[in-house]
Amino acid sequence: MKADKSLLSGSTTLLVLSLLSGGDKYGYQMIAELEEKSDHTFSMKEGTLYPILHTLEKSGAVESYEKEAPTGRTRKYYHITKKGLRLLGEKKEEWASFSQAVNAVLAGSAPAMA
Amino acid sequence: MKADKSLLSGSTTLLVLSLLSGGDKYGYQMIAELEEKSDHTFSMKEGTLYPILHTLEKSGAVESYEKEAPTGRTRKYYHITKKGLRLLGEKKEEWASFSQAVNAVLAGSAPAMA
DNA sequence: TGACATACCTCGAGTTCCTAGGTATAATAT
DNA sequence: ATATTATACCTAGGAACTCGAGGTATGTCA
Repeated sequence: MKADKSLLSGSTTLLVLSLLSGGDKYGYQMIAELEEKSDHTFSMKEGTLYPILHTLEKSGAVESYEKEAPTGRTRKYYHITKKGLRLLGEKKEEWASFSQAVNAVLAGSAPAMA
Repeated sequence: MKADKSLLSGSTTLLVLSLLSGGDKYGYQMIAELEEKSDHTFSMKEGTLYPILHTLEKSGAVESYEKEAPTGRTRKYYHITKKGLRLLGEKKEEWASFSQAVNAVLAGSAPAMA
């Protein structure tokens, strides 16, 4: 992560679920899309993503299936479930109130720098 | 932390420095102000705050001094240094790009819920 | 045939936060 | 007077999370 990696903490699940709400995707693809959509601010590592996907699957938030790519390779696609969509909704609200709270604290501090 | 505690990661230093940029403060006071300014979204724990203050002091971002309160108790006040202000500036930029990136990913996903 | 990109996975180390405990003093209640 | 609560500081150990580094396997391209 370029922007202090520790900021990422806690938002990874939100980001993954958000990506999957836009359609089924496989792991490697999610990493690339995150990097692209965030304009290279995020670069989630495989060692981070795969365990998250496995946890989400165990909890029923996503489901996986294998599918052969045009190239002939087998990819593991993930699909977000209704439960996952509910979870996404909650995480979005958490993020909204969290970022709002941070901005509120920042607003009360020294004048914003250029 | 009410909003998924793990979201806090990485933003604690930013929040503390931001508070101190508004004037010298002591630990207990910072916890109360954070809770108030964030409208009870944050409730930073002592076990989190004090080690952070010690680390910031070791790195020269803040300085501390003891001062007797009107009540007669001794309080340990922290003052942000020039180095600390620089650090605050960096952290603010990190936060700005991070939150922007998250919102960019969210924007590309399912329609925002109410 | 060898090198590289794709695609998946796991383990262990490092970081960060919190719980739970401790110490001490001032204010308040009994 | 004494007990309880609030203030105010601190630390150690555990839990959670991310990442680096490594492993496996297949497809592409020189």
